[in-house]
Amino acid sequence: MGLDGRARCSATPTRELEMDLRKGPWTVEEDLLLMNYIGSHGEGKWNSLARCAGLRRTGKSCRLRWLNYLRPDVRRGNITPEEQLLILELHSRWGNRWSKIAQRLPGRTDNEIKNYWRTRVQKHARHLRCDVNSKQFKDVMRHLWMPRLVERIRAASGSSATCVHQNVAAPSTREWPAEGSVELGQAKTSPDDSEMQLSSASESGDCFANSMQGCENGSDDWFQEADFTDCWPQPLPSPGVCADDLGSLDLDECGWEESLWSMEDVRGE
DNA sequence: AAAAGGTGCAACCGCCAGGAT
DNA sequence: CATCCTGGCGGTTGCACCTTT
Repeated sequence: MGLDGRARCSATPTRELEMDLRKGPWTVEEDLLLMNYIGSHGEGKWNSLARCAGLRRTGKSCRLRWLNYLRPDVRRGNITPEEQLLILELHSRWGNRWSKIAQRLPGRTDNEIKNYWRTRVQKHARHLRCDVNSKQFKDVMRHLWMPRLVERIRAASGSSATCVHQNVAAPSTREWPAEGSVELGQAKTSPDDSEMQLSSASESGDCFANSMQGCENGSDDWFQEADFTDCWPQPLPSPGVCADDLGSLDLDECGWEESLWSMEDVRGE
């Protein structure tokens, strides 16, 4: 494939290299070249990096390959229930701000989260025959999917999920989960972020966000330290029992729960 | 066993913002 | 001030793999 290492490390791309840029899947040799070069020279200046490393790739392509795949701290494999919950929550607040969401999930890339959303979440929406941005689907997420995720996480962590139910005699005015700002792992606060956290947690009385904000240790144990026991507006609905706002969705017919879990974190774990 | 269809993910594309010249 | 370059982002596509028929 022509990676002969003779590519010159010049300030500007040669015509020869410009006309011979590779596309498509990366080879092992290319990966090694990129990793070795970044290992000794660091990342950044992607266009010149590509040339200096002897890669017949665009700087963009190198950057993407590094960030999404080769970076040592990139976390691969199934999205955990904790991460799913966080993605759902953050997306409800920020929409398709994938990179921003990814900042809250250490090791996960924006590309991965975006793919997760498109392949899993949108698929559930299709099964429910509604738009992923519709109120109906958002209600399903809040009243069914996310509580179930919490329940599963609780169960998996060894603490009884029933403790959640024991605290559900909450005022009916309480919404779950409101638009909280949550973080997983290292917090990367920007001015707008911190403002968002404070306002969302304190003004809206969002117990979810409050619970999350108590966890600042940057570890993946955030969930076990968070206290969600006061977060539930009502007993978790059973499949087929619609929460108030779920409208006309026929959840039984859709097999929503089967749909939710059939493709989730059970794969390959 | 083979074909068809579905799914998930890596990679590319176009656009935009910010800095350098 | 205008232009160019680079990096970053979200949307989209292509394809390998898996499942179903």
